[in-house]
Amino acid sequence: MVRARLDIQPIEEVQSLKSRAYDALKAAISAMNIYDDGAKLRLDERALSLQFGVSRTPLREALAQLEQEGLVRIAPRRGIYIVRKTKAEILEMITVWAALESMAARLVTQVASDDEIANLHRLVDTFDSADLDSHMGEYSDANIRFHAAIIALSGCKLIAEITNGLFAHVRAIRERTIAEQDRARRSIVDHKEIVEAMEVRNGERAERLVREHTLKLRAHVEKYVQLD
Amino acid sequence: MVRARLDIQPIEEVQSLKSRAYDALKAAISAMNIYDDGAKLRLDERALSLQFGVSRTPLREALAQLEQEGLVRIAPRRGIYIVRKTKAEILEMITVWAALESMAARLVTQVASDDEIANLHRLVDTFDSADLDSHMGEYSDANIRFHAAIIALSGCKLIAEITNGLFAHVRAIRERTIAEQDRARRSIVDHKEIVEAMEVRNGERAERLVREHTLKLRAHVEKYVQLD
DNA sequence: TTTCATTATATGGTATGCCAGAAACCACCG
DNA sequence: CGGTGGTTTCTGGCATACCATATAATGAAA
Repeated sequence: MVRARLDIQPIEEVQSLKSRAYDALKAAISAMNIYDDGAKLRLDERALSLQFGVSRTPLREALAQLEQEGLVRIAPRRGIYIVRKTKAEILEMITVWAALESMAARLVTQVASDDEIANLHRLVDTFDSADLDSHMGEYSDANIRFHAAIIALSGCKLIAEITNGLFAHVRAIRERTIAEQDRARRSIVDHKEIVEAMEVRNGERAERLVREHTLKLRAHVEKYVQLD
Repeated sequence: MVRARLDIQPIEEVQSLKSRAYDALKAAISAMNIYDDGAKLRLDERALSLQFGVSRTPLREALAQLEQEGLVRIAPRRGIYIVRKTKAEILEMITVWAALESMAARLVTQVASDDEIANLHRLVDTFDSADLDSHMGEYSDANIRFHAAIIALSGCKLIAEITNGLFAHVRAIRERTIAEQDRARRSIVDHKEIVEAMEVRNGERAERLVREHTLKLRAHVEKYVQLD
């Protein structure tokens, strides 16, 4: 028998050109290596407008949002430039990250279920005894996932939102620094301790460990990464 | 003798209409009590355009930025509305505030001079033995200045920027809660301890005290403030 | 050849008009 | 009297044209 019911589909919600342009631009900027010497940092409204096939108006609104987010700088009648963060600014971002993720860790011990923390444990164990040498790329991903998971489990959407905004900037740096094996190995030890503190619901300790872990990254970047 | 030196004035930097509209709107929204029942939450592009005497274009760009900042919500073809934060969102903001200001407190113990910390001490002493009953308004201001000073002394501009963004939302709540005398009195005790920890450069303790101080506010709001 | 004033061009800022969708309104029909 | 379909109005989205200024190009004078 044929079903006479209408199979209602949600109407395809077409986003505004503004938000689509915003997403596209942000993705494009995040994808390129901003700190490469040959990077083209200049954007042109009219050229972009042609490439996207939209007028300048929605494009400008997208660019204005990116400017507020700190990804581009708009110089009146001079041009629009992708922002290269200074080393000092990167360090500040890592500091803020440390503050927020450590708070997230504390929240995890208060609101996450045992199962969720167990999942976190699995993320760490994946690379416990694996040979890092040949899987560095994967570890870099797993590392990012681990930190993202803590923030997600905290349940605090605002922390997620802010760190997500910082991520676009810090990403390039993280990739540079994680590749050093010794840091990766010590990083795994830290992660293990963090999860263990969470498992026994020791909020103070989890918070402190996450903070110290990220401040280590900060110190490392301060010492060894050259940007300006 | 007449000084022959040119008295160079900074060129009158006329901001773009967009940024002026942004400032004006933000100030207007912050000034009004969003959570009052009779509050008019609807904005109209064309009406605002007439009031400001500018066209809709720069106004729309300003509104788009305010939307990203979370102060307004733009519903396509339905209207622009000032956002009323839910209680859960306010609590998240206070949580983030606790994370950031506590980190700022730690930084203060590392980078601030003795003189600067002494100034902080003066901010607290102003209301040490004063009768709070008759100066509650002043105390509320001093309270805000104290927290702002910690963030400023940390030297971390990013923390200042983010907390400043949150301030517009939290302001209304703070004013509601600080007026209760018992909280104010205990608040002063907390502030005293915080400054003392800074004076002996005990970063861990200063950080913890600031965090606990702000989390007290969070717990208070969670228990006693009704929004939705 | 160099320098400096002038002009042309490029580029973001702004104003304006039209479009499409949503809500409000209204007339018509049962 | 109530509901239904059409029409009007309101409102934000978008495209386009023009403006003002910064920069580049040009050329004339030294």
